[in-house]
Amino acid sequence: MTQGINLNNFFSDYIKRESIFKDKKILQSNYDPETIIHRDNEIKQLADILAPCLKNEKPSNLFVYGKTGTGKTCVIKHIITEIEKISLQNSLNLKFIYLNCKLKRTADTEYRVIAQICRALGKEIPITGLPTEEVYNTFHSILESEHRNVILVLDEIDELVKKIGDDILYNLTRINTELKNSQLVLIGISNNIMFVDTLDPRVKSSLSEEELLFNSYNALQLQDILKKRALFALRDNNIDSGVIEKCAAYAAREHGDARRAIELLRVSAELADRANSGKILLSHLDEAQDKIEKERVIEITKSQPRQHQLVLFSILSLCPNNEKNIFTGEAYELYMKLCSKINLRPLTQRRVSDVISELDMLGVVNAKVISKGRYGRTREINLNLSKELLQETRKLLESSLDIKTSSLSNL
DNA sequence: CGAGATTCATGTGAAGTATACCTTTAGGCTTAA
DNA sequence: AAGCCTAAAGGTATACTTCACATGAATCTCGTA
Repeated sequence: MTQGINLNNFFSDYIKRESIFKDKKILQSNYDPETIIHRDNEIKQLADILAPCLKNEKPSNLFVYGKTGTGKTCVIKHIITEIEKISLQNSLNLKFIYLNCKLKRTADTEYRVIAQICRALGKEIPITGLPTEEVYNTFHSILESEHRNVILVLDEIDELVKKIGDDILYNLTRINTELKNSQLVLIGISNNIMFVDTLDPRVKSSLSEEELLFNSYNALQLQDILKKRALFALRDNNIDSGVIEKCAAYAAREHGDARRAIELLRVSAELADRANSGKILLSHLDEAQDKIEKERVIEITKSQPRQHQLVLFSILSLCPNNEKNIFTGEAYELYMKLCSKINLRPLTQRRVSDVISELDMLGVVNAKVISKGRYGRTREINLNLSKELLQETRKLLESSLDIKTSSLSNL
């Protein structure tokens, strides 16, 4: 037992060591800052629009759009909490419900969205089996019996409508006209600016009684945001010069995504902390870039169902060095072989085609439909992952699917 | 040589099926009066 | 007779399959200069 580290020493050192963080949660993505900068206009407008609910009047439905990380969700959640505080003080029966419609198997169908709403109101709804109509009725009766005013925030609403159509929005707006004792206010959030125009005119007019656009942050604004957060989250003087600036620049390049900028800073800090460097250096920032991307892909990969994992594994195996494009047919062929190897009932090519486009939407692969002229039409699939990450993901899938690499060579 | 027809590989929409889950209902059993 | 349990019947949402048709540019075909 002469080898190995001395855990006792390690832990006592660890405790003695001063962390870079003062209050880490301020840099975490679910943190709701007390004051939001560079969004005064939006906050003011939103407050104006929503304020009537404090007098028991119905605020207008609202449609909010802007790119990811422009503070839409953040501002809305912020205002929500403020209003909730006041409504509590004045014992108004006001309830906010926030749903992200992009969440797979949670809020991505009409049934699931309404079911989630009911659950948020304290009523358990089974995952399947009930008629959707029935769930609407439950929702309706909860509202009527409790005299509640509900403000429903549907985030990434464009994804939902793209998938299942705008009936759900029509139904939701219609519910309001049938309510006697309660009100339902809809707030739709979308990353896609053109989204409203694709809606049925009836839905459009009632959903976007008010509209609010969030512009992207520029690099300077991002810097302000980062500095402010860093001030509360980190100990003094432990950020190397230029780090904040570069961090903001990276994020500004990605259409001014503040969430990304903050995440970048947090992960950099974590890395610096772990390396016991005492200061966040530019090198940590670069490292953090990779780490974030890596974790994103790994996280998505892990959470996929088996079938999706195997499809992804096939794709990864076909271009191990990330140098060539592959086509649906090739991927499917390998997928079929792998299915029989690991004893999994294969899906049809029709389905796999959809699976591939789902993987594309998740951003793990790029799949573009192209025509190869005489040689047909197909999806051109490629990966924009680093070699290293690609290998890592492949290994992960290999063990999770229990595929023996040795058995692959003779395919 | 060039316009229009053909071709290929698979995208894509619609309708059907399997599965897992739900409520309702009817029958059978128990129990208390 | 009332109450309770159970199992069958009848219904739904979702993931997937089956079927059939749509796509669109490279290639082929054939009339024409």
